Amino acid sequence: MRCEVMTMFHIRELCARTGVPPKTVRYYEQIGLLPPAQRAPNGYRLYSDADVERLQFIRNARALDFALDVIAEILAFRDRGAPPCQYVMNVLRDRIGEVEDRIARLQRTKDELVTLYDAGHHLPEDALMRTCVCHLIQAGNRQP
Amino acid sequence: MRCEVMTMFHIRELCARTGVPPKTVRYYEQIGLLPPAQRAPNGYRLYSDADVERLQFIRNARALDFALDVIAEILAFRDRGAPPCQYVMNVLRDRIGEVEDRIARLQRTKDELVTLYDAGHHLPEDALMRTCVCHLIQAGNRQP
DNA sequence: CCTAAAGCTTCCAGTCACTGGAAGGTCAAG
DNA sequence: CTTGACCTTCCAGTGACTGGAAGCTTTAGG
Repeated sequence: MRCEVMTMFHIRELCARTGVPPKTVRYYEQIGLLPPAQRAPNGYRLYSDADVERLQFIRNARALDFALDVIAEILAFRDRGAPPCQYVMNVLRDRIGEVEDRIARLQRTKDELVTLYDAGHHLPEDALMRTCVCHLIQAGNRQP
Repeated sequence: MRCEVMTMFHIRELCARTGVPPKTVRYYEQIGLLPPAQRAPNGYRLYSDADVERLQFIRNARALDFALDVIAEILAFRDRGAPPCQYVMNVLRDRIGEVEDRIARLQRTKDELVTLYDAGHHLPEDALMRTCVCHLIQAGNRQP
């Protein structure tokens, strides 16, 4: 049962087109990231291509690890018809810095994990009880 | 109150020695990661060097991004007097893999962010409204 | 002695971005 | 007519804390 003029579809179809789970779509509506959906007489949510576009934008921004409130800000610009570009560029700059930091920290963490793992392999079996890897963690893995 | 002349101290001191905030210490006790602390007659928590050691272990493991339930497992081994080494080694191996994955994903994310940022800088100012960075996000930046 | 402050206690609620599940309505197929 | 897959709402939980209120205790100063 589809309207011929304006092609509307159910949440299932929206999700199929965007790869976002239904639960998440309803959640986005609940927090105001998506506007309240139109409803069919039976209460089912109805969506259009515009909704697909908006949700795709959200999904792509999330894939770039943008926080939902940041995405909401950007969408608010768009909804006002204003160019959010300067804002978005600032967000991009900040995010790049943050992601670089996280990569650097994860890299240090990985190095420490590998160090511990190798140390564990060099421990004699009969010393495992005393010279346990745990004690290496215990001793502290100095962070520069 | 005469007792063993064991040097006990308040939560403040424990936190000063480990760098863990008081809130977090109480939280760890609440979820059973730390045993219920001894109490002074006035109800204040009392700690000993053993607690400092345990909390330091937790802090170091957290610095390696171990989940609290994993840390709890390791501590349970220790509390039983069993060598948790094999278990810990397995955890280490798994964690190394996970961290590598996260680094790789973050690296891809960063590359995409930088691509978008550069694209934004190459846009002519008067085209910002139409050819907005947002449209680049909109168009989809995924190509795995 | 009184007061102010800092520090301790408990408990409740909020964070972030969902996710799971229960209870119940709707719809197409067999 | 029943089955099963959808849809709806609402409530609760995740991880690892963190903030804040309300109410003790202790300590320093006037």
